[in-house]
Amino acid sequence: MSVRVRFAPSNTGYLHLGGARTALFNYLFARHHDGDFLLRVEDTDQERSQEKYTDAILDAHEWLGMEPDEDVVFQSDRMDLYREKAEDLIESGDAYRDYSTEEEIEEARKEAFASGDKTAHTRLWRDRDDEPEDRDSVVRIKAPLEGSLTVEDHVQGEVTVDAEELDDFVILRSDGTPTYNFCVVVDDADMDITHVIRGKDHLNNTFRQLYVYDALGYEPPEFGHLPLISGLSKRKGSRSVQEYREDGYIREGLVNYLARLGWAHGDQELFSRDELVELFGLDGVNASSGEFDEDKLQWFNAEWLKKLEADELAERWATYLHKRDFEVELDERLVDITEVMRARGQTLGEMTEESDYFFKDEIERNEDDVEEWLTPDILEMFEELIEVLADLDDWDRGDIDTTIRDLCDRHGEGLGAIAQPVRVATTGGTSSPGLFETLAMLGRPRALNRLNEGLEIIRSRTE
RNA sequence: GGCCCGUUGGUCUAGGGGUUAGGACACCGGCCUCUCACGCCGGCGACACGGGUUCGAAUCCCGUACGGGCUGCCA
Repeated sequence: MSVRVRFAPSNTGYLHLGGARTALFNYLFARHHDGDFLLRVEDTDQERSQEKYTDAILDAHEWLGMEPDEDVVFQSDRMDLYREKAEDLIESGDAYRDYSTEEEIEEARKEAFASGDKTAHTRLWRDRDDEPEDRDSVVRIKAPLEGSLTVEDHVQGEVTVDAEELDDFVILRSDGTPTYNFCVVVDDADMDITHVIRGKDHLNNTFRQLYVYDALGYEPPEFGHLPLISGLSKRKGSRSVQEYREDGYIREGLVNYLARLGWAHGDQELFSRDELVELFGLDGVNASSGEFDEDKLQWFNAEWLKKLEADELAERWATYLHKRDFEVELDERLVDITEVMRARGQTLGEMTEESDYFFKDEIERNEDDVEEWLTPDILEMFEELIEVLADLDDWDRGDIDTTIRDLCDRHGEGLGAIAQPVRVATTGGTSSPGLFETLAMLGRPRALNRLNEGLEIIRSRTE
């Protein structure tokens, strides 16, 4: 039987990094085994489910390149199926109606905890067959009373729980809607899921689900419970995939980071999508939880900025710049700028912030830098510089290079004498790519214009 | 409270009876240099603790501590 896995988020929030990693591991597992990756939206919580979250989850999958192989399944479309299955269980005696009131259960819970029987309060109606007409009822499943259940987890190893820990949990609420632990089983079985790969927070639920499989007569799938990511719930980590995209992370960086958080293949850090598909396996997944570290995410992203084809990266950066309201053309100049800026920022966002002077008509110059570098003593060199640059036949890097170096030679100075003043004049600050390429990429009109502005500043300080 | 799971530098991790405990991020120092980056070189820094088992334990077993999860008519 070929591998079929699914990622099953609830649409009660955006897709955050933890969910994205679970989805990724499922996706990689499917691709590695040449199987299917499915997406199921768990939208049975009518209070909190929202369509905008569904859209965002789908959008995130598309952006990350993890599109499902079949139509997305919505649990809300399948209510009849769950009810039908629940009826079957009542019929077969594996489930029963419970007419207890909340108060009765609460009281029994206290007694149960006190007496050491931890689940007795869930079995109040297990052996009764009266059917009071004036009370609502839920449907509970009959949990095994003795023995134990064991799951052979592909990540966590063998885990066993005694029957006394197992409760007769609710499978149908009093309003007739099914609960999570029931839907999951019905859906996974109905969708022919072979491997359930999900967060470790569901490890204990697995035992409950095991007896649902049994009652329904289904063969349980294989399980792999991924360690949780800590440090995510704070301000930073609960951010959505989209927010990282807006910061300028690229999918290769995010995917690589996520893959390495909880999974390893020896000492290797950088993995392409194809390598991940080829090498990924549950045996490489760590059992212990990890912590989100934005510094490392940035490093991965920076590595991938440097690895992508310049044309490809320029195209993505152009899209990003447009979203940030920069008017840029996707032309050779942008490719050139991309080529030099890709090593100067760890995200598209940083690349943008470090290079905005290439895209703006007007720049603001840092006052301290002006004070320090646009000084009267370089007036003469500066004037001459503008003259010789203006006389250039071709505005290209090589010619700008020789022209400026000649000028420095003639004045018996090193490049250092003029580099920073020119930078401040043309970019507004003291850090930029190489001087000559910066001038070249700025374009003659902008460069000369800003140099003249710089000259004015110097002149105003000579008086 | 009960049950389940986890614990290698600040962080991600390799290693699973005998290793100078390896790599990566971050950090620090140096080199490169027209600035800032990139790159390169070097450095700091870890087997949670206590008992066993063994000639020998980071590695196997037990306990403790700490962290996390579950214990809902949330998912």
